[in-house]
Amino acid sequence: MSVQYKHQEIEQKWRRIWEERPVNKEEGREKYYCLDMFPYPSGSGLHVGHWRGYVLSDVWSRYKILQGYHVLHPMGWDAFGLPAENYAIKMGVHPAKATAENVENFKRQLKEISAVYDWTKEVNTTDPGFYKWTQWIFVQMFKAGLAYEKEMPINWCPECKTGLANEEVVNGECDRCGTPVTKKNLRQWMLKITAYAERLLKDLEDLDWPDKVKKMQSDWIGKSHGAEIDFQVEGMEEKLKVFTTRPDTLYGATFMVLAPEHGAVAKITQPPKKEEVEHYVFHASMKSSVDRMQDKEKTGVFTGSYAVNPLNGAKLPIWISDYVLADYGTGAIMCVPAHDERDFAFAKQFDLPITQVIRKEGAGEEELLEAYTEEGVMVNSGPFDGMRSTLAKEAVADYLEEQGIGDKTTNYKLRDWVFSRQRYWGEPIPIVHCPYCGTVPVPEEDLPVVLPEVESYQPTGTGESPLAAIEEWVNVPCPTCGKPAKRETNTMPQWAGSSWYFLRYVDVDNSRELVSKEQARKWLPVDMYVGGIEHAVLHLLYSRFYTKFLHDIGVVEFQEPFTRLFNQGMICKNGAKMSKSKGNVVSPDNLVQDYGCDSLRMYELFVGPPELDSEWDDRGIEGVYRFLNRVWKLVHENIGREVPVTQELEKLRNQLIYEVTNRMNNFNMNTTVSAFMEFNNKFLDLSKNQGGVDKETLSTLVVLLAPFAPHMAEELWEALGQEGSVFENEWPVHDESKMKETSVQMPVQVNGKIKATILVEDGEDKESVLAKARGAVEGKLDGRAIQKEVYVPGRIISIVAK
RNA sequence: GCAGUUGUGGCGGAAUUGGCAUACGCGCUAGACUAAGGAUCUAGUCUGGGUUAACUGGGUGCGGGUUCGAGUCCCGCCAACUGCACCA
Repeated sequence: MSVQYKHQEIEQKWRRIWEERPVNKEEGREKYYCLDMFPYPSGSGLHVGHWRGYVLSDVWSRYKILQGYHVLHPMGWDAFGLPAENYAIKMGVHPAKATAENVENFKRQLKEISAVYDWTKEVNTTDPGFYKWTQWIFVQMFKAGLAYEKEMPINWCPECKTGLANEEVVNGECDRCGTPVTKKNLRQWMLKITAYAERLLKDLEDLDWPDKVKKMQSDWIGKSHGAEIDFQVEGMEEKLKVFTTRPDTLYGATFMVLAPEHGAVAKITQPPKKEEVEHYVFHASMKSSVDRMQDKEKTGVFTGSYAVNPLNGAKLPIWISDYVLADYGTGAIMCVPAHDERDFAFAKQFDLPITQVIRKEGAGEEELLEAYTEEGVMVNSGPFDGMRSTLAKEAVADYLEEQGIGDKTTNYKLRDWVFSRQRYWGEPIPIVHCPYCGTVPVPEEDLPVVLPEVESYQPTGTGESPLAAIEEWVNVPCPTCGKPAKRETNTMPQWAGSSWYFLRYVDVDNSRELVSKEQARKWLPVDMYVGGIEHAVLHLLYSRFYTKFLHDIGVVEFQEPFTRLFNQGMICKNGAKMSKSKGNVVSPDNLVQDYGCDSLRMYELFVGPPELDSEWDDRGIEGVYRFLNRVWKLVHENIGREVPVTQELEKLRNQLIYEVTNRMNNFNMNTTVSAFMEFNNKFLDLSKNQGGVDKETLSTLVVLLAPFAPHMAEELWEALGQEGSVFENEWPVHDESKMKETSVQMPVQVNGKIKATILVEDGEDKESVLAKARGAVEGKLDGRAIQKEVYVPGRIISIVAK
């Protein structure tokens, strides 16, 4: 009993042994693919916040191994991206070199976690052998018509000097650096993710993902039903098409508004209004999206033209305003101020008429002080008067279709993906521009297009990437006709590699295919994906899009990449997310040294519910460290002791199995740790005050503990005289019949207050229990008569007395 | 503004989904062991009254309700966090 728990020695010992004899064995078992969101290997290294997700997924992986699965638990590097490039600009070090150093450092730190990562399957997005396939996918998309070039005003970050996808703009600011985003007219490569909008939306239903993430994605895709309606411009050939979700309000339209960028603006503007309109359009184009959002007051200008309401012939003045978005719907709207808040504000601002066409049932006519957006009864709507507005929505749309003035349609908020970046450290887009053949994809056998050496990594800011300056790289013969042509010099966004990396893990060395059918069938899709919520729309939406595309061209056989998703909460310190910039990071290094990897692993789980943010407190780790010491003590003081297996021990052992398994299956890792502590306290009590704890119970405890504290579990397994690795066991199964308590203390309530506790034997009948209960509270009834008795077996007896 | 999440001791957090509120741990208090303790062990620790007791009241952000019984369900608020933000 004098053997000390020396965590450093033990952990080194088992790490060495595992390297020679991995605990994860195939043996024809069923597969389980448990994946971490792979990190960007930054220079600053890991803190205890990073540990959390990695510990969660590792505990889960080891749990699955013990449950009999062959587990794939890989790790890799999302290594393209701005920090390495910015570092290169500052220090003149090639990003590849800095990245390699960071990867090495990260890997060393990651090994401290002692996860069951299979390092033979490591991937790195910046490795040409990897990005060959990132480029290959792009070529396939180009061939399928899903990658296309377009000159358009896109989100531009003046700080990063690059274009951004819609998803990368948060509150009008660059997701990466926080600089307000401006618009810039640029030739862009776009990916037609909108072609997958409906499938991306619909397939969310069957995913075992947090509702929050599903909702964020479906809101981002933003499907809405409505109708497109044609409005004739008075005195012109021109017709204006609008999209509305509220065809039921058509009779209430009193004006129209076009986005400043709408194609028909110049044509329909009347000569006297020309200067004013041009002025407005010019200023609207200068506004950044932040300014545009901050404008509370509506602005706008009248074009001088009128449109005709197709249902009642009313003359509707046509205005221009930047509250109408050019790239949603048709860029033009019919305005019903009575029933739309924004139109109402605009009508008040410019003193335009307001016609109510829906009224609350039973209400009379009265002036509207704000837009009435609820449902109600139709008025002032010709043949539709008296109809419920909810029905009129459909009825009016049907009528428009019959008359040939409109069509029922669907719109999505999702926009195509701006895929070009004007930076150096990314995958070159594998395209050649030929003056004769046009846009030609690089032939597959010539992939990868390797990122060339460059003198300056500095972004040019002109919309050209630094690659454009390398003449000998840019100038190539056209792959089709052989005449002089030029390479595309834009690179891909960081999301390109991460959109499909999880497929590559299963077949990392394959030089002929992205992934072989055989390996894909064996391992994919991912069964459990663990990572932060920050990728709810970006990475997770892009990955789903890529997977669906790869499914469509026959590379994989499934449509969704991640069957189950778990978002771990953040680790906070002093109320803020742990980050280097806030200066509140806690390094795992000292903690591992002082308390050991096992203690830190368990504390990462114990700190709080895994899906919620938790506040870090260094002192808390003492608790799990003491616990592990007590487990150590418990096992050692019972080794060699002849302990008879009592009913009590059997009961506790089975209860422990049940509690741990149940909590694990619900992903309640924090309370699983509590359960271990509780039972260990009970075992210690038995060990000290009664005969001890038997070997089977101790062995069971050790097996259950193995996913959490693997080093200690192995060491104790060995100390107990057991054969092989603790991970060669099967996860224990509880025996319900042995878990039962022979008797339980049950509370007795009188009028809702606990007045006594009685001891009830297992299987005791209701009458006997109630008689006991009556006896126990007899003196506390104060002469009141019992009106009602409620008996909930195993829980409570409730007596009502008056 | 809209949507979602959260609100329980000094602190992190439990509560089998309607059944003994505060498990487990941190911290704190007292004691034991000790030359010493930032180690370990023992006892205590929501709060008011009560003799340090028995006992007895209150108590899960606030106000109502349903129920024998509510941290949990319903209605109405408040606060914090997250996401979206003129998507017609």
